[in-house]
Amino acid sequence: MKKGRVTLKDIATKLNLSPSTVSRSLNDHPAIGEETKKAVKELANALDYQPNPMALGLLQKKSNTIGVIVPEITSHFFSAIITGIQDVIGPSEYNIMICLSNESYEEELTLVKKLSKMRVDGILVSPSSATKDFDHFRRLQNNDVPVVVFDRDCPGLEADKVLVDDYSGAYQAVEYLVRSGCTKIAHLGGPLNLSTTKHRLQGYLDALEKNGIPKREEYIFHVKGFSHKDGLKPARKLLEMEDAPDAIFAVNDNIATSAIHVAKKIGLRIPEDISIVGFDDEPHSSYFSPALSTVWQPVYSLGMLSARILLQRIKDTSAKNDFRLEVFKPELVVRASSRENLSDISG
Amino acid sequence: MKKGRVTLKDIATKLNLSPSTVSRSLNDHPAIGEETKKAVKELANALDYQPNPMALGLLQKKSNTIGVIVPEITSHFFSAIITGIQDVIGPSEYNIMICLSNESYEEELTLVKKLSKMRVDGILVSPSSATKDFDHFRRLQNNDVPVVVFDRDCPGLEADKVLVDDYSGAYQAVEYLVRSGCTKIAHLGGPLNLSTTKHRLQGYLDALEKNGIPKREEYIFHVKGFSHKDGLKPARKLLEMEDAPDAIFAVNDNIATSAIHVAKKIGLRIPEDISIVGFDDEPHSSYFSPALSTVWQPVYSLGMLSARILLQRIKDTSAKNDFRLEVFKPELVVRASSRENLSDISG
DNA sequence: AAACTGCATGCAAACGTTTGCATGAAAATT
DNA sequence: AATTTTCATGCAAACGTTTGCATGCAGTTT
Repeated sequence: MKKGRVTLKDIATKLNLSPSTVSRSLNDHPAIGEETKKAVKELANALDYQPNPMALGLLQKKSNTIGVIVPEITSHFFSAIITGIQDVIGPSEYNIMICLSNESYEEELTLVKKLSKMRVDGILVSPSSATKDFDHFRRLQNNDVPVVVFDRDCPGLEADKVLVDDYSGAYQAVEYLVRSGCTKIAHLGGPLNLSTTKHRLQGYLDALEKNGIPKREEYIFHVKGFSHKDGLKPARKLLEMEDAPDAIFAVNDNIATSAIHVAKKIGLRIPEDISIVGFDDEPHSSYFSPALSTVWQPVYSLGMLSARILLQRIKDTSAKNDFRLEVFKPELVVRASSRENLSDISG
Repeated sequence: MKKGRVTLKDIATKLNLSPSTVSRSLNDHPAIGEETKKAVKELANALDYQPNPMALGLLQKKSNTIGVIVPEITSHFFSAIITGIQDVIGPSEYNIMICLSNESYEEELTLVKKLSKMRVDGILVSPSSATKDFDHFRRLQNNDVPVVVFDRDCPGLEADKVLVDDYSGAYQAVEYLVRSGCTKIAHLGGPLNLSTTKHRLQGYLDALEKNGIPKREEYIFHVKGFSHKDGLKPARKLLEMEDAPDAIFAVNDNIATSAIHVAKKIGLRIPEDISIVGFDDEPHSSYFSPALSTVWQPVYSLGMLSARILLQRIKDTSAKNDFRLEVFKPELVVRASSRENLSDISG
């Protein structure tokens, strides 16, 4: 009795109709009589009929699924973006398939293959920190699968992009540090080939230069990951230098947290001896002591907009060439981990 | 030319074979000649043939997809579980569809319908805090979709379950507080109808009773959510009482963090004036000051095991009735937010 | 009465696979 | 030489939909 789900044919048989009539009834086709429609709809409801998406997908050559590739989801940053994506896609007709590349190019490649095989109708992607080549995304595009890149740029790839102005965020942070009287400002940067960390580094460098502070190579570190432990050793090296910095701009809140941790351990007062600024504004950052000064990014909106753009791109398969580029502005949030006594440098 | 993907038929035509022969060749059917096999496989490789999963799914009445329903993913807890799930399912033949219920029963219901419609082959679920009735999961089971419940129990539902011994974790934490000399131990608990928070509450109560400390109703709060801000007001109420507690056991690290925040603001010293213990051991918890004492849970393993059990259940459709119940032991991690001078209470 | 217009419905093909059964040819047995 | 066996391959149905076209039947027009 309960073998398999109820199909169009089942309904057809019970009503002495053909499957096509049942199909048309459910789709409100004008050529079907009102009574028939009503009868069909009622029975379909009673039997809890649910169209088989695979049959549909086979016929229409689409899966009604969109793929999302992110490096990881344990950080608040990506999980909040995904929440934004979900909130847009969820109510639509599409399903989401979330995939983690674990910051590995090979895994990313595998995932793209898997999603392509699945015939996803579109892809949202933030590339891994190991990805330097974007041909796998181009192959998707050649198969008419639209690609939207978010947060981490893929330079040279022609696609819709939703990014954050990391340069501006870093510039704001460092300029603030300068105005608060810091002169020896270090940078705990991230992996080298990510657009985001590159731009943060550049924002740091330009803010220094603009304010007449010479760049010091020994003040710049390229941390290899984004988690707390990745920041500990570099922070220690930095703070135990002879001529230690009086401020640190970190590539994210985790690394900034490591720096705070090390600074405290060494016996430095924050922010009197050293100012520390992070990036991301994770929810717990304001609960640290001292509360972390950081750069806020509109993560949820970023996820939502990316999803909306993809949805629109899927609907409107024309307009092949004019890709959208959306750049969100981040914002400095000053808390207790950085000095407050601003000098006027407008002159 | 590039219309649609390459199909079995395409390969068949090019090789002057029938689709069935091509299919059998690719599946290493013994009845196919070696040369034919080789020729087919080579061409399939050259054309980058990828079988259409929808055609397959239609035929075999399965989607090769498993659904995951979680209340949210912005906390480290669930995102780490999902990472564990991914690491098990990823290499398998199955795809994962992650869905967020946002702690809402209605959304959970919608998601179950959606996944059922998709013909997922199995479901991993941690119910929302608003869910009291589990018939929607039973309906899945009746459609031969195996369900594995993780972390948050569904009392009365017969299914495989992978849980954490929250009772033990809470008991450990509170007993530790007692042994360290605290006598006025409060509890910032969570929403009332979750198995996890209920068990943590019970562990708290039993640890008190066992140690001869009378329960004080005014020391017990039921916080409505799990985020920082949900804990602020209750923490303030607690700490500004006339007879304020000398220890707080919080339902999770976020709430514990709020308590620390409030305590500091009021001017209390931690742990001299008040000990605070959390639950979850989030990655940043050891970087707070004072570093948070908390109860660690094997989240990643929990995700992995849940996924493994589901996979096995899908493979082995027999053995309907003997469901597995796996309970992980959590572990108290003592850091700086709780007193250390343990007295011997063994006598 | 014959032809025509609507209208409601059914037929059959298609989407890309898999698989039981039939077919055909060559090789091995009688 | 006739039969059986073996081996390699093809045919066709099935999975659950949608959709262009054909069909049939009523009512309306000539």
